[in-house]
Amino acid sequence: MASDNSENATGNPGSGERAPKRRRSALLDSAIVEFSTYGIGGARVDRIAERANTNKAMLYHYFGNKDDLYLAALQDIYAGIRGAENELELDLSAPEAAIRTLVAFTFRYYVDNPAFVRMINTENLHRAVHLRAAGDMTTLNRSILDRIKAILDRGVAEGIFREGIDPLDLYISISALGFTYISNQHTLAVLFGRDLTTDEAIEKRLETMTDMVLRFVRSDRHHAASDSAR
Amino acid sequence: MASDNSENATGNPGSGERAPKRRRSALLDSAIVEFSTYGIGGARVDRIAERANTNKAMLYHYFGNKDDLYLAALQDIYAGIRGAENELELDLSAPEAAIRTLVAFTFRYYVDNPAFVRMINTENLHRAVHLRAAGDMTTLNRSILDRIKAILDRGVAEGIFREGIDPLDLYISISALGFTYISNQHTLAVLFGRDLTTDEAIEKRLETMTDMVLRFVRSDRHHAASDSAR
Amino acid sequence: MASDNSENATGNPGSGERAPKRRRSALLDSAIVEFSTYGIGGARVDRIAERANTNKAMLYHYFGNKDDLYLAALQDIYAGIRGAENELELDLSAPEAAIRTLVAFTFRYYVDNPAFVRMINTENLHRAVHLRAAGDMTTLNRSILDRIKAILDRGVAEGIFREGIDPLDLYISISALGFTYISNQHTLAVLFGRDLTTDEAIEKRLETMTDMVLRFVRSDRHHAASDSAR
Amino acid sequence: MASDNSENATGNPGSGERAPKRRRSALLDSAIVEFSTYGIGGARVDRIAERANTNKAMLYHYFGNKDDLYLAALQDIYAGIRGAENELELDLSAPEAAIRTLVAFTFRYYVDNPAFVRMINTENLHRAVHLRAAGDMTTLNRSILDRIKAILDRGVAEGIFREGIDPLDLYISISALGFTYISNQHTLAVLFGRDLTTDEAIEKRLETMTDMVLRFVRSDRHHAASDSAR
DNA sequence: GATGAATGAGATTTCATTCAT
DNA sequence: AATGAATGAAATCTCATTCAT
Repeated sequence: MASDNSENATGNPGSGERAPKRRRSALLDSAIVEFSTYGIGGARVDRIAERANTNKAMLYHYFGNKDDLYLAALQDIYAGIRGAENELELDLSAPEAAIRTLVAFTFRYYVDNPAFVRMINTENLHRAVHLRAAGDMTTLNRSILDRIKAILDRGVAEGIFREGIDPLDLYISISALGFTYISNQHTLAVLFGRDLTTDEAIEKRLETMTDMVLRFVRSDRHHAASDSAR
Repeated sequence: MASDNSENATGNPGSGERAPKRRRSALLDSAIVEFSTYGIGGARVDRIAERANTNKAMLYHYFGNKDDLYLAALQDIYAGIRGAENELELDLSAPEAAIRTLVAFTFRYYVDNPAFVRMINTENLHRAVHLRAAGDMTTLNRSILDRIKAILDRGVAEGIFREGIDPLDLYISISALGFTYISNQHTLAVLFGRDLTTDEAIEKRLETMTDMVLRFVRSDRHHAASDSAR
Repeated sequence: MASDNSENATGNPGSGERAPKRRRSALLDSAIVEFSTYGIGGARVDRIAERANTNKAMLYHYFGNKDDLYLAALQDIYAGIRGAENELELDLSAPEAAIRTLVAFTFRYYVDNPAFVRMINTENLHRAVHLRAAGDMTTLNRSILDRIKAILDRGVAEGIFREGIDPLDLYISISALGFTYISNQHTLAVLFGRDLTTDEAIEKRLETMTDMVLRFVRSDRHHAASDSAR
Repeated sequence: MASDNSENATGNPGSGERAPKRRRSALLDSAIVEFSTYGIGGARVDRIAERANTNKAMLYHYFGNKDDLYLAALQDIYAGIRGAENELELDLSAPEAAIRTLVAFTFRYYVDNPAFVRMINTENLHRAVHLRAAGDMTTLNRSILDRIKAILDRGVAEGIFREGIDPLDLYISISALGFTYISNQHTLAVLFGRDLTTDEAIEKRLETMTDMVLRFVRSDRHHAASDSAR
């Protein structure tokens, strides 16, 4: 990541700075804010430069053009979650706890990184043409599937999980339960008149998600185990 | 809906037609395709007019400006799912079957109406400002929550469903499991190298979703019931 | 041609005109002036629009982009000389007179149409990439070679011209003797301190050219014929 | 000349060199290639520096600005032909042979130095403003006219050349017959579908030029002399 | 109603030149 | 001397909207 994905992170001490890496990184941060706020078509190169306390020519100097800058921003976003996932510790000796940890991590990442959610949506609106063109992405995401598989296998071996669950399918379910909640929060709020982003609502949602995923993976014999104990 | 949400629907016989409703409707269809493909900032008024076999002056005549046209397209999209939901029959006397029907309907609607999914995402990228400004949306969506509540109540009364499940929370879960699957299909395909939209993959996904939702709502005593029987 | 190649021709009655062909034609005339004055890289789209009493957007509306406008200007320039050549009458029954007419026509065309000369030079600086890309040019220029061949054949039949002269080679010589004189007039004037474009100098040059070409084509027996009788 | 006009000459051993004259000369060579390829408006300062394996600051250090660099390049180009002409030996005791030598030298210089031809054209497109501003050019080119005059005078004295031929007019003719052939080779090739730059075509053209010039200068009595004997 | 031209504001991109190190 | 970053002015091009017919 440039340095940090949060919506308005720049962290540079002043506007007269000179360190080239700083400049590039400030532009990238600014681009993430801009693209995730307005989409590709709606993003303004002027605003990106201004927010990074530099000028358009610098932006073109470092990134070539608007589209390439968008791609760089997208890759930075993905580098962010990849890095966070890699730091995530999942204790295989306790499969249920590992699932809980994974669900919580995933949801909280979406909650804490709305720019991530918006960039993914933006890229999907564009049918992932940029991501596809960037190549080399498939390998990066093997690791999370491998780890889910390991958890499932261990759970099955211990007799507490069902057999036959596809790791990717499960990953999509875990992701989906939190992603749409964050991604669609605005239309849902209008349509149903409820704010979904209060701390209380977020915690409630995490409970539901965890409950749902665990009930899904558990073997029928072990179904009675309590879920609300957290 | 204008007439139909499918990606390239127009269905008008020729360019020399006279029915004004046809023109309006063709413009609306075209706008839905355009906005759902490029977002608001990326949408082009020229393309919308051209795809509707008319000219920009007509578009401005009927809809005032680009933003109002977007709003009309968004409302049309919501009218579409509202109409479909109203026609959906849920048999209260069989709560599990009703849940199955609801899950299947919801998912298939997303599968069959990608423009719907894209418009929702676009509107959320804009923080639902247009939808909020349009007002009067809350009432429209009470009905689906009421019906879910009725199903849950009946299931609890019959002893087959758990108590304490929030209808909106459940609705969001049902929606989410399918919405993200469709919405994020392009990035997921690139990241994991698997096409999620084959008929087989879609049916598999529906099974997972149904299984997950039913396991979530069932009371623990009734948990052993088979889910794969469809 | 748009209407006329002369350096500042527009000929439109006022700036508030509406006829679309006029606009296009005014833009083309303006483009010819601009490109022949500044070259492709030095030409300014703003100036072209302003000189045509319109705005840049119209220019892009009609011609797509700067390069395509340049190509249109180039084709217009070639259409101009092609049209003039087609109207040129060469009396085959008097081969020497026909050569005289051809030489005079060619030189006077360069003298009267400096924009033509400059455009040809500009296109050659670009290695004729635009002309080559435009295609279909070869056929257009067969006619002048055919006519030169007819003149030469007749002169040979009459015993007054030599055999074995290549029509294209002769055409290039006729063209060259006048083209460089006009094309390089500015550097020649600086280097040798003589203005080559006075009426007197032009007439003198035409005499030299005619003399040189006729002495080249005449059979040796008929060499004594006077050339200065005009 | 800086060192050599050939299109891609640099000849410096590496980027870490120290000789300042080398740097200046490499920049000048690069500038000639650039200006003769793209014209003044189309030339890019970045490309000039890059091709000279240095950076823009050096360019500005040595030459001040783009326009001054262009002037330096132009002067270098003229210095090149001036030097070559000075080394050219014309045997006055054989006027016909001297003319042959002059014609051949002139043509071959154009053939071997396309950058020269292109720079002359570029400067003429700019109406020779730079050359005029550079001053002091007239004197430099007296010598070639003086030598032509000497040849003509000797030929007249020997009775083999006509009287009354203007040396500058003759020089322009000699130059023109070869200059346009090289200068306009690209458009001519497109328009007439023939490659004019094969070795064979070049030799043929030189024959034509020599023939034409000699027939022009010869007195009528001596006209029967063979020209093709080379 | 219907059409294509017209427009001005603003978008992206380029480039000669200068600066800090 | 040498380098890469930095900049502002200006270039090309786009687009929502309006106008004339």
